[in-house]
Amino acid sequence: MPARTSKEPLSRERVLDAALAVADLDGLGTLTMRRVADELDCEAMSLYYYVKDKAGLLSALTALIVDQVIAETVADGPAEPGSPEYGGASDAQPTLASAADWRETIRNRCLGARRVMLRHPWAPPLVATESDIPPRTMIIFEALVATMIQAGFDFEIAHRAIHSLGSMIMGFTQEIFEPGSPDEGTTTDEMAQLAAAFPYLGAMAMTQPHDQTDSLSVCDTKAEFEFTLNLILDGLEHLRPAVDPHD
Amino acid sequence: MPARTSKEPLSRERVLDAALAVADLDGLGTLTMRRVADELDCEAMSLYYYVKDKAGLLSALTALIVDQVIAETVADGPAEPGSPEYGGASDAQPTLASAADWRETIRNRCLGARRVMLRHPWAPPLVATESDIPPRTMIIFEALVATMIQAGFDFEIAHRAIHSLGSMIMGFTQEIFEPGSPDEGTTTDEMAQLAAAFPYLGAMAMTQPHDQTDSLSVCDTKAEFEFTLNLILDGLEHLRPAVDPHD
DNA sequence: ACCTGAACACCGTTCAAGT
DNA sequence: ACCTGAACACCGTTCAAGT
Repeated sequence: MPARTSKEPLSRERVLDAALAVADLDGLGTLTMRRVADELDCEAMSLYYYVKDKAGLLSALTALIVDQVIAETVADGPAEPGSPEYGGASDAQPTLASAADWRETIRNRCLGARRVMLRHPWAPPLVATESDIPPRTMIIFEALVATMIQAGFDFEIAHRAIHSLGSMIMGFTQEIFEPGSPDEGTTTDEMAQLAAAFPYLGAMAMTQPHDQTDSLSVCDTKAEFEFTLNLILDGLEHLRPAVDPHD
Repeated sequence: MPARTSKEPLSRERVLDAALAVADLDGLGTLTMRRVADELDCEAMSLYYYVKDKAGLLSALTALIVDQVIAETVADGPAEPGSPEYGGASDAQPTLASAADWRETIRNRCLGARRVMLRHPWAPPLVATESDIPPRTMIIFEALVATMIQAGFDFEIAHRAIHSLGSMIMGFTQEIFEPGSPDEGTTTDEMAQLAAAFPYLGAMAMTQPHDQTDSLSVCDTKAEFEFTLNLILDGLEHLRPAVDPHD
């Protein structure tokens, strides 16, 4: 007879879902074993039946993020021959993006990865410090390299593209450039001092349209992400050897 | 009469130096108030005389990192008119990099910032999650915007360049792409399975020269950083309007 | 002014014990 | 098999008290 009658039984999945919910709600800082247990209406020690320890929990969370990235990027990508959506309506060759399509394909995958990071802002710092990267991560890299090789790139550039795009996606987490929002009474005198000390930043703030008038947050994060992404993709395209058109 | 006779007296600077030493030695994970106190041969509560709380300590560490970046990037840059090194030996116009120099100037600054991050690998995740960015950070951005405007860029592109370069520097922390180093007995059979599942990654691993034969760490991090940096700088240069040569 | 002892709430984790 | 109580070492932090 199982313990915990009249309560929904625990499971590894329920534990991980609860941990993810806590992180999404209040960040990694409040993610404690006891807090997760509270969420599940059980004791903290019960979690150790489903995860090795807290590091194991965080590893599992990392794996969840990787799975979400896969779902947002390569899951809806080229279908396997034999699968239902193979030879679907929209495209003639779903398994092989034409060389010209590589840019759009990879661009969409990067935007997909970014969507995941925006849903889980705690993820980039976690994944970055996580030592135990799940093997499934390879699926993402494989798709990226495949697309690039098929588009005519060599392996060296494909390898470097992984690092370029990966570090950009991971780096676009926190908004830099928001040093101490001057909400608590910034006098116009202080503003003038700042403008004198940083004339170029001051001029930039004047030039850019800002949503909140007093803040320096002139940042449209999505536009800035796409700007950098395009910069990298343009640079890669420039390094791409010409490919036989009959390919 | 001061307490702590016969012991070197504490100070905010000593506390911060000790905290930095602990982080450099064993990472942020082991940075506890008690550990820092041990390093200083005092009690944990003594630290609260010099820092508000642990968050305050971490804020101060962030400020130290920012100062190091400033020292490695803009401190040795254009001298102020009137300062001793103004009109020094090497360059005719130290305060105004010529338009053609913008690339090398910014490139060197990015490499300087990266040197700081390599010395303190715990810094990027800390700075990224730090909510209390020190005002001196503006000095770095001001220098970047100044250089770009003087080179003929407009403010919008200068603004986006901050985000492009900043996120790249922050993102190039952790080496992605090292999923579970197969040190503990990877059979050739498993290797073959991996190669079958990830043919492109397998082919890439064959192509690239690897230092350790069994690992996938074909990564020359510095080369990859410079590759991405050049990609971004090339892209920016491409967006730069022509500038009067007499400028 | 500068430092500490005692105390509290909280954390991760083990382990024997319950059902 | 699944869950928990008791216990331990550790953490951040306060506060009254020492010099």
